[in-house]
Amino acid sequence: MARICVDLPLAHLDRPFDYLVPAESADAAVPGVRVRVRFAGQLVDGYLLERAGESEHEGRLAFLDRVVSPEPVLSPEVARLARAVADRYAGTLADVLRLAVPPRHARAEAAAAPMEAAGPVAAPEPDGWRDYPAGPAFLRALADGRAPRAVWTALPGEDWPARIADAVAATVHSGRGAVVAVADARDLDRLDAALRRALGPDRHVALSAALGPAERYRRFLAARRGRVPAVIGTRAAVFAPVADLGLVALWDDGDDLFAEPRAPYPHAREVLLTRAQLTGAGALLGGYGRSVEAAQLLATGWAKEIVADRDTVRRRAPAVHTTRDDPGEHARLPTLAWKAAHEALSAGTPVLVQVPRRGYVPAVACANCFTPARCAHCRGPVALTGPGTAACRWCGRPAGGYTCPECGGRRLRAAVVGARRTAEELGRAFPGVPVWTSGRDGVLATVPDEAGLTICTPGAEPVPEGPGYGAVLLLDTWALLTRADLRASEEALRRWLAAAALARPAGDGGVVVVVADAGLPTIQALVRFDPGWLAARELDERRELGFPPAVRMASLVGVPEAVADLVAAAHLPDGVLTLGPVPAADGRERLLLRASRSAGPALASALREAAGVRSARKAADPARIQIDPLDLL
DNA sequence: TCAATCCGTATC
DNA sequence: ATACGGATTGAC
Repeated sequence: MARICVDLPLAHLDRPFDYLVPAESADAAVPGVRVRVRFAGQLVDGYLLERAGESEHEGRLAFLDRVVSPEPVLSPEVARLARAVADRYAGTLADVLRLAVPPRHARAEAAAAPMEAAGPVAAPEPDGWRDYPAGPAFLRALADGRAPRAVWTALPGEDWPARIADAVAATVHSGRGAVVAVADARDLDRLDAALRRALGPDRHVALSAALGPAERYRRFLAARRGRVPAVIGTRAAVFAPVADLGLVALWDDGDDLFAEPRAPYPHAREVLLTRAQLTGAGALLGGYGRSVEAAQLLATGWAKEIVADRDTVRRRAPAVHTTRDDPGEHARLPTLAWKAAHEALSAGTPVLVQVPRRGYVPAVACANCFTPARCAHCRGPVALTGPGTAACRWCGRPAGGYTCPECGGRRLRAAVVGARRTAEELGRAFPGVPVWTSGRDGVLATVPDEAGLTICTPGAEPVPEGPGYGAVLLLDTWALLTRADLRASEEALRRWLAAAALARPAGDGGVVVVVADAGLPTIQALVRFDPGWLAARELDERRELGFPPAVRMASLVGVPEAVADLVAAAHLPDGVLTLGPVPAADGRERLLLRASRSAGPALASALREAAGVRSARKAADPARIQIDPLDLL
C-alpha cells in the first residue's frame, strides 16, 4: 500500500490517497518517486509520499498505474517542508511541489553520473569574519556541527559572496549540506565564483530559472543524489534537496524577487527559515540593509545579530553628506553633488549615480511638508482615485477633509517622478568622461577602476573592480521615500545602501551624496550606516499600526461575489479583523484579514478549508488567497 | 414509460 | 477536473 499526493489543483483534494502497489512495482515504489495513478477515472501524476501496511480507507483500493521513474525526487525532508509551506500559506501540497520539484527530463536522468570522490573540505579560517565580533564563533559553531542562527549586517565594501562561502565551507566541513538563495542571476554568478574558490569546482551546483529544463534537472539530481553538499540559486532553490542540511542562508532578503509569484505565493525567506526550524539547521540572513522581518527574528530571540562595532563601521564606510535639492548651474545637480563627482573623477576614480526607476506609483502626501498621507480610520495609505479625489487603499474610505498630522496642512499632492533626464545631463556636465548606464535592460557586472560615470537604477549597481567608487550620488530620493508602499523606508534604505556600500572608505576619499532632508530617519540610518536601527523603528511602527510582520495578514482577491463567498465559508478564528473590501483591478476587489501571529496558522487553515469547500462546490470564480503579501501597502 | 438532463457528491 | 447516481423533466 502506498500513500499518494495527486497532482491536481483542487483544494479539497489536498490529502493523500491510498493505492495498492502491483508486485512488479514493489521495489521501485519508494517514498519520493513520481507515479501515475487512476484517479476519478483518469490517469494523473502524483508523488509517492510513504509506504504503509494498512489503509484507513473504507472502500476498495485501486492499484497505482505505474512508477514513472525509480528516482526518488521528493526527499522526505522536502515533502515535510512543502506540507508546512502549504499550511502556512493556505495552499495545497501539489501547488508547493510544483515549485519545489523541477519537471522530469528523462535524458538527464538516464545520463550516468560518475560518483566523484569528494575530498574533505578544510575548516575555513574565520579571518574574513573577524571584523564582526560574533562572526568567528558563528563559523566555529557551523564547523562543529551546531545550528547557529544569525542576522548579519555586512560592512560597506564587504565581499559578501566570500563571507557566505566561508559559512558554507564551515558547514560542509562538519559533514553537512547547505542551501543558499540570492535574488538574481548577477548575485548568483558572484556567489558561484566564491564557492568555487572556497570548496573547489565540484562541491556545489547553482540552480536558476535561466537554465534549460535538461540542465536544471541534471543539477537538481546531482543534489538529490548527494553528489554535491551545497546548492545555491535564486528563489526556487530554497526547496533544493540537500542531504543532512546544516545551513540555510539568504543574501539581501528585502529584495522583492524573493516573493514567489505562483500559488501559494511563499516567500523564499520564510521557506528557508521554516526549513531551518524543521531540520534543526543553522540560518544566516545577510545584507547591507535589514528587513523588518529580520528585525523581528532578533526581537523574538530566534536569531542573533552579527554586526561590526561602530568604530569598524566608521572606518570602512564612506563619508555620507546630505544636501538640499537646490539645483546649481551644473546639470541641475545640487552643487555639493557636482563637486563630489568632479573631485572623484579628477582623482581618477569611478562615480556611481543612482536614480530611481520610472513608473513608481507615488503615495499622496501633504502638499506642504511632504508627509505621506495616512487614512484617519485605519492608518492605510492614501492614493489618488481620480482627478482631485483620494481614498484609502485599504478600507476604501475617501480622504476628504484631510489634515496633515505633522503640519496641519490641508492640501494633498501626488509626488512627481521623472528626473532621469537629470542624470543623463550629467554626461554633458563632465565632457570627456566615459558614461555607462546599467539598468533593467542591460546590467553591467563591473566597472574599471578609473574615472568614469555610471548611471544606474537601484539593484543594477556595477561592482567596482578596484577598491570602490570615489563618489556615489543618490538622486531623486523623494520618489523612493513616498512610494505607496508599507515598506518604502526599508526599501529605500536597502537600495541606497546597496549603492553606498560600493564606495571607498572615507579615509580613501569615498563620498556619498544623498539629495534629501537630513532629518528623515531613513537618511539618518544611511548617514550612520545603521540599518538595524531603522528596521527596529519600523518594526515598532508595524506593531502600533498592526501590519506584518507584527501581525499576520491574509489578502483575498477576486470578483466581489467570490470574495464574499470565501469569507462566508471560512470559520475564522476569534479576533480576526476584516479590512475592506476595496476595489481592485478588472472589477475585482480585495479584502484583508488581520490576525495575531499566534492566530496565523488558524487563519491560514480556515482559509484553506474554505477554499476547499468552494472548489468542491465547483465555485465558478476563483478567489486568490495570499498570506502576508508584499504589496499590502 | 423511458431517455435526456441537471445537480450533488466522491475521487483511494 | 471527471464520473457516477439519483432526481427531474419532457416527449411519445
